[in-house]
Amino acid sequence: MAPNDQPASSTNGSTGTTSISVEPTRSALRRLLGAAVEGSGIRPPESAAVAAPTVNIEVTRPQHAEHGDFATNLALKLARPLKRRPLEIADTLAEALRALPEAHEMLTDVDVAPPGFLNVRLSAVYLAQAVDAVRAAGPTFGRLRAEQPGRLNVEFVSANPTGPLHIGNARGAFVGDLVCRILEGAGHEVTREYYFNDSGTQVRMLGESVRALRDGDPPPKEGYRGEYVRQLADELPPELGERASHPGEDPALVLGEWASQRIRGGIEASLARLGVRFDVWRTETMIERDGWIEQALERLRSSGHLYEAEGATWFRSTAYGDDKDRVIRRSNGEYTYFGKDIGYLVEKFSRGFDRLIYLWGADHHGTVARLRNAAEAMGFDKAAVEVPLIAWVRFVREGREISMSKRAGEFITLDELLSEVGVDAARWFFAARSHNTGIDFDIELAKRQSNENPVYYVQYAHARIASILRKATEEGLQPATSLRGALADDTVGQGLAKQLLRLPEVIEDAADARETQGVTAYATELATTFHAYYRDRRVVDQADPETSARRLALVEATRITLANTLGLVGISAPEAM
RNA sequence: GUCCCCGUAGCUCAGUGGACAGAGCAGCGGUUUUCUAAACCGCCGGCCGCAGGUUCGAAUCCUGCCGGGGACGCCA
Repeated sequence: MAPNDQPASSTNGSTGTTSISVEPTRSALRRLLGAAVEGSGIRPPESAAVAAPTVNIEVTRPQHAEHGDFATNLALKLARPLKRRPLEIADTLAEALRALPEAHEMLTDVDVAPPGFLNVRLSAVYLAQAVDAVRAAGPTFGRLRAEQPGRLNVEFVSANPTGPLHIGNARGAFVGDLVCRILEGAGHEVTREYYFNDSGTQVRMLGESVRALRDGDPPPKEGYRGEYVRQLADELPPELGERASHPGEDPALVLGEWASQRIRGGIEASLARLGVRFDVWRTETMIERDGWIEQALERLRSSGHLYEAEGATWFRSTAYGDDKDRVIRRSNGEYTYFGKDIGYLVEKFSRGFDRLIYLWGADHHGTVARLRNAAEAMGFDKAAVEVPLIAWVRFVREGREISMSKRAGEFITLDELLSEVGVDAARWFFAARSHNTGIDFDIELAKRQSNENPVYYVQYAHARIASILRKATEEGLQPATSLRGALADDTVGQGLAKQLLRLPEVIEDAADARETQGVTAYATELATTFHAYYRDRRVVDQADPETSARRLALVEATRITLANTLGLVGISAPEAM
């Protein structure tokens, strides 16, 4: 699964794991439409507005079956620049499209519909070939070769090591993992990164809290409480306690560093339990120790965005529309959080990423513009710094909001949530919702509804297919090696085949939007389509082994597609339920 | 006060420039001697917060208002 470090060779020699044998249908149509525009001669030679029609061609799946399998609004878009009636353009395009041999094979219908849509329908021959290709691709079906593959750095969770992960961190962890999976599926090379804020007042406060508990002192006013602090105090090795009380040592810091190391181990274990993996762990201390903040300061200084005042070092953020300038190094010599952020940003870019994605909580939105502006001031491409914000989750139990405070020790840990709700259901819950809208998570409701949860609906479809395939083997039936023309008279089978072919499109759209809910919506629709197929077509049928073999092939392709879709959101695809 | 996000079916949420607005759950009614009924079929349910505007076309873009949440430190 490791991303391929080799640059793609110019020939078709893909190296092993990632290969696609078929061009995604929508991409093929875009290409054909581009050719049709060329072939029709409707494009005015001097018009810059439509100079690159291949870029602007939108191909969509219409909502209504009578509008075909795919539609394009190309004629409507061209009407204005060409100063011609949309229907006229659509007619010309349709004719040019029909004239292309490849389109002739792929499409049965090319229709024009008012006010100027072009609707096309896929041929049974094309669909049968495509299903064969799905089976040939197996686990790699759906994976794309990105148009512009990037080396992407995705930083997420990054919760402070001052307490275990709690349910407030759940959304960021899942969404981050999901976005990474989808970006990988779209052909990008993704580095998953966690940033530990392991220095400063919070860690010291943690150490002080542990020390107080150990010594039976009252905990500091702003200190951390909770069971885990008690546990840390109990587990404190005596020799460490001695070292902490040595003259010249800062006991709060010594104990705090030890405690945060312990907590960090727990965080990593929790994440592993979620199925969330990280490639790189960075800490604030590393960024500061290795001089990255100085490099950031130097970059700002040389571009004239830095100045000293009142004993502090400032970033002239007002040059970018901020309402006031921001401190990078405080008058006491310590760096601000912002200072560390920009040092870290320089460090990340130094590793050769061409895009940095930060998944931050919505409460950080005030600092987004500042970070991106600083990137620009330091000579980086501001557009390469993306910060999708993860909105709040209100956790509710039987209608009452659960209030949480790490310091007060009142929270539900992530591990507790998972033992109540289950990792697949929790993943689905977050995957199915837009990350930038606030949501309610009613734990009781989630438990109670778990049997009706759509995730089980989709998993059930997969298990059902697995059962069918087992049954077929028992009865000595094998999937056909190729579907060939087998779908010609089978509209139900065609419908299922069309559904399978959506996966690459779904991945492409999800990756572009850095969103995941399209994937779960697709998974549900695919499962629904399969269940309908199951109702209408008998698959295992010894009376007609030939038909049975073809249907088994289609169903096997469906199983592959379902499994790949679930894998994209990190959810298991069970063989039996 | 300034800025950001959100407002879609009873509930939880998709859809963010296309052709009659969707799903799950909840509610009502039906389907099994046949490959998994964790399934399938039907019904009920919406001035897409409100008002203007842009567009051939707006839930989607712009402006204003109303309602909810959040952010505005030499905190992290």
